[in-house]
Amino acid sequence: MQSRTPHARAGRPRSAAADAAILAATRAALVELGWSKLTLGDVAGRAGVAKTTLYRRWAGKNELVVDAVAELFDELRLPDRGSLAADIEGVVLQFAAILARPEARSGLMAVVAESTRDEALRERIRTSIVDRQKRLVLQGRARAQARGELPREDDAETAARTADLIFDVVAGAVVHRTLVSAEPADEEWVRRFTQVLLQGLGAVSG
Amino acid sequence: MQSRTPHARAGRPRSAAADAAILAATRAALVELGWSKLTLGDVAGRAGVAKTTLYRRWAGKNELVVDAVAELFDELRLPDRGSLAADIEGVVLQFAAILARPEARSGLMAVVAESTRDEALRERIRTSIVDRQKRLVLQGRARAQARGELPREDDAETAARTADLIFDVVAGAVVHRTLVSAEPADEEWVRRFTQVLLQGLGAVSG
Amino acid sequence: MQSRTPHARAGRPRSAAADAAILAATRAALVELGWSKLTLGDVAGRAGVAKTTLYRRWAGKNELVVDAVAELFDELRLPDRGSLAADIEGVVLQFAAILARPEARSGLMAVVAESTRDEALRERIRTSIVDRQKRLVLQGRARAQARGELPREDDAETAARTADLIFDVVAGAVVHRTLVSAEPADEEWVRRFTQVLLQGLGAVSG
Amino acid sequence: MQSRTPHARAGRPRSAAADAAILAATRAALVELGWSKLTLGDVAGRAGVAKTTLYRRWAGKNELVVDAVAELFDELRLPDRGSLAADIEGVVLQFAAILARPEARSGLMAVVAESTRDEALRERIRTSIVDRQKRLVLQGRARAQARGELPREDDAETAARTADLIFDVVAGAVVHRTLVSAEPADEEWVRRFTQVLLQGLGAVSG
DNA sequence: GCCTAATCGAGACGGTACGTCTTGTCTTAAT
DNA sequence: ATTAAGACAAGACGTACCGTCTCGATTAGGC
Repeated sequence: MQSRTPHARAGRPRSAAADAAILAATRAALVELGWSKLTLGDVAGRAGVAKTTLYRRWAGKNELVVDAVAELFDELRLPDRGSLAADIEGVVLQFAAILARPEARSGLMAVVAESTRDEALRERIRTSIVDRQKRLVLQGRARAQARGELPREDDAETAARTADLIFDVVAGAVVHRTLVSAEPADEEWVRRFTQVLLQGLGAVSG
Repeated sequence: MQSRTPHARAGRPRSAAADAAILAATRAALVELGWSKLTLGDVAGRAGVAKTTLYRRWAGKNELVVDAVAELFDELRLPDRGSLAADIEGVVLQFAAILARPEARSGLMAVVAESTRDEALRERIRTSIVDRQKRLVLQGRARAQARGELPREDDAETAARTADLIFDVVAGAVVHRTLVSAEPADEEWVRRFTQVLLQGLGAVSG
Repeated sequence: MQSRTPHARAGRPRSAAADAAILAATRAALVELGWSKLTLGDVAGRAGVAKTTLYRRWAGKNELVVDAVAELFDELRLPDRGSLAADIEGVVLQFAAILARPEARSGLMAVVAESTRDEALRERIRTSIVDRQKRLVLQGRARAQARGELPREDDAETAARTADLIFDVVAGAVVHRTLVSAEPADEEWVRRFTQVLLQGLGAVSG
Repeated sequence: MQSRTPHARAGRPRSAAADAAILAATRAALVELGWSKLTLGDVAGRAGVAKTTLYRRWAGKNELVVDAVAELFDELRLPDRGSLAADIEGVVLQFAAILARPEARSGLMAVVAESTRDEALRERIRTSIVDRQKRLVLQGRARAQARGELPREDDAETAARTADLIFDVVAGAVVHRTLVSAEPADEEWVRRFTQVLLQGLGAVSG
């Protein structure tokens, strides 16, 4: 029996360290320069890497920034604070904290803007960021159901659509507050947002 | 007595037609090329205008696109459909329809991304787009209060903060659904979103 | 009666100073770096000019160097030293002196090498360098005929072919001596070469 | 018994076939691409050899091309046509035929151009090409002397200098005619050139 | 009916980044 | 030790756009 791996690709293997250095350099450049003044030549320089090495791995600025930003969101965790409201407030505050960081602020919206004309980029954002963080909604719901705060669904498809809706409402509200309205999503705001989310509009207007 | 123009500057006056032509050309270029491939030279060419003329009126690409996109949202109207839920559904569908147009999709998020590092641009977006459309929330609440669907507020400041919150939730959810999740905000989705907004999360999960 | 020139091309006119600065910078770069390490970016930098300005006027490195080198040969003059042999020696020594300069040495042969695969470049070399210096052969012959050292031709076409032949022999020998054999074309060599040219091979072998 | 390799170096021996394949590939690339667009990566690919192998044997493009071109001139032979004039015409026509081949045209002048700034390369050209072909001049003179067409020299040093001069005149004239003037060195031209060389300028002008 | 002055179109200008290409070195596994 | 394969750092390529500038040619109002 021959070697298991087809034939272990010939030639010098790609440096694993380079990938990490490039993504870190990308975030550093986003902090210092912002999206529009970030250049791939500059990123390569910061990472101590040639431009070719960078282009061998990523198709362009968009793809690179998606990957660099996606890592930021992986640190989100759903805390167990004893109630659905408290859990939501906890995770929303974490999300707001990430969106307060300059490397996330300009990078995230810029790639979303580009993705409106680039199907592959849209898919990459969905895979690397959106779908990956939907786990928080699912975990939160499951925990609330275990506590008896929310009923269990009968229909799996409806359940999935509802999770998507909740994700759009939560993520959209925080992003809009932070980047468009350009106001901080502080504890007070998060408390009021969570109240609307759980009890509806009437609850805060009264 | 109002201000009179200081002394009606001498020399050839600026062409009024040029402004409209430039904004229209900008939207056309956004449709064809998207934000990142749109160049001011190209816009000038489409508008039949010299680059100098364009730079005399706008500081750069960002400012130009903000003005070009802002006009799109001025056509939003709050319909009177007899109930708060129906009114919300109506205006959200209009908003979703605008966000389905390519000149709005890439232009809007791009200038928001740029605004994270440019205070003046952020202010321009707030003035030209955000604050201008908050009227819809205020109108909707007033009408709902007149109908007795919502209570009247005692505290003006709390009322203002609530209006901001509602605006962030509504606009944020639609933008996220449309541009990030990249799914259509169709009637079914709008109906379910409105239900959550008015009655809270429990209403759709049951 | 309207203006004579069709309409005096619109727009900012090209800077005349830039042309001279670029050609001078090209020669300076040839001296310092030689042909193969000369870069257009470097030339632009030396000339205090943007790369675009350079590319607007010349198609590439080849064309630029042809023009820069061609100017060097325009300083050649046929001296009147009283005899054909002395006149030839005089002009050949001038030619050798130019070929001793580093900006001519590497530039000239390099563009000739490139011209073997580029018809337009070949034509440019012929026009700017070769044909322009053939005047020296014609002047020299005319003067020798006036002195009675050479007979007058009957046939104009034969006369032209002979001038071409002489030019190839003289220029070729000096270039080969200087660049290929890489020995100096000093007074001694020039004297012996002129002897062969005028009297034939037997004259020096004896 | 000839020299034996000192101690038959350990490890895998160098492939002898590779050298020939590389030189042939170099000439093929010169024909197709010319000097300036010839790359070592391309040559390696054509020869079915890794770039490493190529760099282990030659220092760079210049050295490789010198060797590839040098082989072309080794096929030159001095024909015995019965008279000095006929012998010269014969060998000059052979030389012209080689210079008509594209691999020689661009390769030869390019390495000469490079050699103006590279002493080692100049020496390599002298050794591999120039000195090697001077044998033709020496043979031709010896044969002419045997025939009584040329006198025998008394001074060996003068004889050597004259041989160099003749070589520069012959090679220089043919190269200049072929590459700079870009006209064919055909039989008619060679006949007239030989006449000048043997009898001097007066012979053709009359 | 001039005069004056800001506007207009055109396009050249100095810069800067692009994404690709080549160079010469290096790191693998295989021979 | 040499090989094929291919990744690597470095840096030039020729193009595109930016925002500014310099032109000559309009085009109004004020005189």
